[in-house]
Amino acid sequence: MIDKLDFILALARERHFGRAAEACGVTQPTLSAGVKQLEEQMGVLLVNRGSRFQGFTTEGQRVLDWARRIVGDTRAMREEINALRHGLTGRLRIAAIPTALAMVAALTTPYRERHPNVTFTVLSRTSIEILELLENLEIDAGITYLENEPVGRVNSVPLYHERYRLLTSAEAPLGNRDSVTWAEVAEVPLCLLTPDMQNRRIIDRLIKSTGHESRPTLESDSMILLFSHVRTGRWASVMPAKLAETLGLTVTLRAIPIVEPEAVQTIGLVVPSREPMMPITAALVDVAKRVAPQLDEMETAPKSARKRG
Amino acid sequence: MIDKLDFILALARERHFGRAAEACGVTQPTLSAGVKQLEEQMGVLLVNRGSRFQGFTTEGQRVLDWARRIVGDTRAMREEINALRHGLTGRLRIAAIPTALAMVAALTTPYRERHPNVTFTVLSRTSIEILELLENLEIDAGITYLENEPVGRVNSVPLYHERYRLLTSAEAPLGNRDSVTWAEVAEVPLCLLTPDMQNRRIIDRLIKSTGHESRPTLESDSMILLFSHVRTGRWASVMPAKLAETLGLTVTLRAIPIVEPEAVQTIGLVVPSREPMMPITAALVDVAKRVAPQLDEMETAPKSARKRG
DNA sequence: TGGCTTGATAGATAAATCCTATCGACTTGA
DNA sequence: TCAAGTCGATAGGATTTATCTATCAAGCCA
Repeated sequence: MIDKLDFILALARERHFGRAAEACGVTQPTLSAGVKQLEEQMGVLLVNRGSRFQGFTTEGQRVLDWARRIVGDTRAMREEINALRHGLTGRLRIAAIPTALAMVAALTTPYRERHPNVTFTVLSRTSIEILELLENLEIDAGITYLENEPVGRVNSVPLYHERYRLLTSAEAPLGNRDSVTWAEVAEVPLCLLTPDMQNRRIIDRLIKSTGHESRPTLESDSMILLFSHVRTGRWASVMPAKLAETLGLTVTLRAIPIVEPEAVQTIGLVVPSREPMMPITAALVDVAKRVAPQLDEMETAPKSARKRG
Repeated sequence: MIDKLDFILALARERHFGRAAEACGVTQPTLSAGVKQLEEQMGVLLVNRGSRFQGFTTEGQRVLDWARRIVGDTRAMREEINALRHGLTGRLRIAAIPTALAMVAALTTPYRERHPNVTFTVLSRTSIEILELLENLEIDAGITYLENEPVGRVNSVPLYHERYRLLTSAEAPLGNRDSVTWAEVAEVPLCLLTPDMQNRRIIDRLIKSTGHESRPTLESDSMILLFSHVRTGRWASVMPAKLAETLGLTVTLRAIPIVEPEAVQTIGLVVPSREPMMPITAALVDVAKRVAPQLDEMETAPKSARKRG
């Protein structure tokens, strides 16, 4: 029964009988039979098919919702019982937006200290994909924007605030400034993330709010690629302060605060809003709550250091 | 898998392999094998047995909690899909405390008007039993006291307020009064419910609060039996106003308000706090919210009638 | 039309479920 | 202390279920 519900979940994310079967570790006829059996038990057609997968019926959608919950709870139960015996084990699956990837280590490191038998999978995904993965139980937690985009049935823990910096060579135009405006940033040739990333959409919105238009010279879905270009001294980019610090600044490479407006986004941990949580997830929420104050302090530290010095 | 979890649920309420098996419609060896298989999957012993059932292990308790949820959700899913196709059908299982039995009709009647294909099972149970039945998914809803006794993981809808009356013959001592005190009631030979009923415990507490002691002449777990005794004119009882009205008063049989203190208990509908509810249960909550104002109005009606007259 | 993709179907085989019958440990009462 | 009864585990066998490989039919695209 629960296996069959798992079939439905796989079918929902693969939208293809063959691939869904593969994902479940069974052959396509087995999955077909499972779905059909579920349909017989329910007395309703769940999947619209006309020689290929054509989505779920109304009833199928409802069954899908229930299946997510039931399958999720079943996994959580197994997890919990296992944790009672052997402490936390297994694999914690996290997805984070690219601009937050650098601070995932701030969570995984203390987590691993407490629970050395847990292994990690960390994926780089867009904020929208993260929510989809959470829905489909393909990840245990996400790290993404807590504002600006609707979040579904998830609980969230704020982690830190993302503030924007112009990352550029000291020799380049604006390179000698203590702060620049978004209007000024708009005039510079930039390397930015692709528009499917929320970070890019936020930057575009900020630039547009000054009456300018965002026309980046180079787009990529990889922060590493953007940074390596900026490193050459010939390119500039806009990235969160925390990320710029992590990647490392040099004498010639500067991260200049961008003002007018001084935009702030809250980044946080999101987990499925299931009660109770899987122990492996609950432990991550614990860690997140513990390190969150330090994360935001790190950001203000340079200022206070300057005051003291 | 879900069948196995159902075995665990049955075992929890029957505390006996054989009876649990019977309740599940399988033989005892089948149930034993199912439990054992679950234990192998979990890698933990769930049930303590030493030639007989000796309760659950710590892990078993946790599995039990999860099983309640998972099995409940599975049923809710079936219910919901079925309701989408054929409207509400099936059997709505309700348990009520004896003093509230008379007003169950105020719920079932409008319910049946809206959903004619739903059939009912109504049980008379103590308030404690009602909560147990709810926990074990053996009933869909309960009608019981909302105060005084801890309620578990349930949602509740207040229905009406229970006020106490001395039910006695007009010729008997106190029979000619417009109101009596609990101290006076304590002196009269009473027919009361047995002490396992919360109604009785509340009455005992009220009597004790006046410094007297509760020593009923006759105890029973049946309101009908109590009432039939009072009907003879030789006995008296204490019962909720609403129940006395339903059972019917005559010229010689009076229901006299009891004061000092004028005790009020809230009676309400309790349903499992699961989100979303089973459609059959959700419909009952709807009805309850709709009729609740009328129920309490019925009670105050005599007063306002007197004022007008 | 011919090749390709996709899901359904057929038939064989492996696996599981579930039953009856029985055993052995414990409890109880004479 | 022993006989009878209770309770859950176990054994063995019949039946059902699950799953695989192979193949088919319908739709799609060129």
